Amino acid sequence: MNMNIIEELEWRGAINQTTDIDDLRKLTDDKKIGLYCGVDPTGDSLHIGHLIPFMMLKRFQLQGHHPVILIGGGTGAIGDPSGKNSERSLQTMDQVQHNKEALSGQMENLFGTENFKIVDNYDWLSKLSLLDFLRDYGKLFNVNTMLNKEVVSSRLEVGISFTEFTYQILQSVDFLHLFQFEDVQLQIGGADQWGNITAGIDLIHKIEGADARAHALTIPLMLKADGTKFGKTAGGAIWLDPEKTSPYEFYQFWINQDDRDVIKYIKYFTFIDEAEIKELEEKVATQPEKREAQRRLAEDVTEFVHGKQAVIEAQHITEALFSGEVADLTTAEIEQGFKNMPSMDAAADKQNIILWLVDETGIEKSRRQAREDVENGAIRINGEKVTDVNADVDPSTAFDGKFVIVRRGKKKYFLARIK
RNA sequence: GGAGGGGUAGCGAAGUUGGCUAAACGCGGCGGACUGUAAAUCCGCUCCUUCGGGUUCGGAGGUUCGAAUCCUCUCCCCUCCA
Repeated sequence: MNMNIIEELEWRGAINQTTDIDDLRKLTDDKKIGLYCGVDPTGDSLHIGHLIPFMMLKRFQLQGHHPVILIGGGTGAIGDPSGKNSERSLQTMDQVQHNKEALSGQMENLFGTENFKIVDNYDWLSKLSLLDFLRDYGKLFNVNTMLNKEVVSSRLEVGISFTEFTYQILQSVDFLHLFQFEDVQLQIGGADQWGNITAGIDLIHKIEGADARAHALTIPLMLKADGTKFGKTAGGAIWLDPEKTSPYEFYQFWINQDDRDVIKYIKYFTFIDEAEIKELEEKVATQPEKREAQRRLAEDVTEFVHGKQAVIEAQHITEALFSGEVADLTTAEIEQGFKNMPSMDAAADKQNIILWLVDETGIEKSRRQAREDVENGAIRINGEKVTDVNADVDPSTAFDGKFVIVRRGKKKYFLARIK
C-alpha cells in the first residue's frame, strides 16, 4: 500500500487531534521522520492499553519511519497528573529500574531492534540541575498557560502538588531533547496528552525558532460500545506478559469483542488491509454469528504479540475448552489454558464427587451448592457430564493422573492438579 | 459535651403492635433455556447441614414458652447544636 501514513491513520480512525495536518502529511511524504511516545515505568509488564500508542508507532515503522519509545525513568519518578484525579504515590528508583528493564524486553519483541530505539529520560533529566532547569526552561513557561491546561485545571479543586504541576515542563524538555538529538518531529499520545505535547511544541518553537517543525498527534479515547473502558475485564488488565495473561486468554479477550466494536478494533489493532476489512465488515453485518471478524482480530493481534505458534495453540485450546472435548489437550496446553483459571491441588484418591468438589478442591463452597449443580447437570469431569451425586471422582483415569479438569456451567473451568 | 437518626444476609433495602420471617424486594453472584463463547430475554438457586436439624439480623447480657423485633449495658456510623 502506498497510502501516506497520515492518510492511512485517518481511515483507520486512529487520529483524534493533530497539529497542522497538512504539514504533517507533507513532512511524512518528504522524509522518514522520527517520532516518539512516552511510557511510564509504573509496572513490570505492558498491557493492551500500551498497545494503543504502540500500534501507531508500528505503522510508522512499517513505512520506514523511526519510532522511539521514551521510558519515563525520570518522569516516572514524578508522576503524570493526566487522567488522574488524585496525587500519585512515588515509586522507588529501584522499582523504576526493574520495570524499565522488563518493559524494554517486551517492546523489543514488538518492534525488533532495527530502526527502533528505546530511550530513558532519566539520562538527561537527571543531569539537569535545579538552577539550570529554572533558568533554561522555567523562564519559558507561563504559569497562567500551565494552569489553563486541562490536566492541571481539573485538579485545582482537589489540589495538585508542585511536583506534578511541573510534569508538563519535564515532558516538554523530553520532546525538545528528542527533537534536538534524535531527529524526532512528532509526539504521539492519548487524547489526554494533548496539553503536554503542545507544551513541548511551544518550548521547541521558543528555543529552535517558530519554523521548527514539531508536531502532535493524539489518539482517540478507546471506548467500548457499552461505554466502559477498553482493555479491562472482570479479571483485570490484559497483559502482554504471557506469564500474567496466557496467549490463550489473550486470544480469548479479542475473540470476545462486541460486534459493534470489532471493526473499529480491527482497523486499529491489526495490519489487515482495507479491502479485507471491508469484507469483514460486510460479514459482521450479514453473518454476525460466524464472528469471522472477531476471529481475525484475535488471530492477528495474538500473532503480533505472541507469535504464530501461540495462535495455533490458543486456537487448539479454544476448540477443546468450548467443545468440552478436553481429553486430547497436551500437558503444556492445559498449563497454558488454565494459567489464570482457578486451579488447586488435590489428592490422588478416588472419592465421592460432592465431597471432592467441596472439601478436596474447594470448587464448590457448600455441599448444598455442589448437589444443586451436579443435579442440574452443570458439572463435567474431564469432559464427561456427571449428574449422580453418589458418583466418584477418580483422578487416575485421565491425563496420566496429573490433572482433573472440572467444568461448571458452560464455560467455567477449574483445574485440579493431582499430587 | 448536648439533641436526634442509624447499624439486617456480598451490596442496597424492608421488617421493630414479639410467634405465620432463615428473614420481603432490588442488585450482584451461580446454574439452566435460548444463542454466536454476543446482546437482550426467560426460568431456577443464592447461611450451613450427616436433610433430623443447626447457627444468624453491630457486640454482651436480660425478659419470655418464643425476640431482628421488648429491656439493660456496650461498640461503631451519620446529622444537628456547642
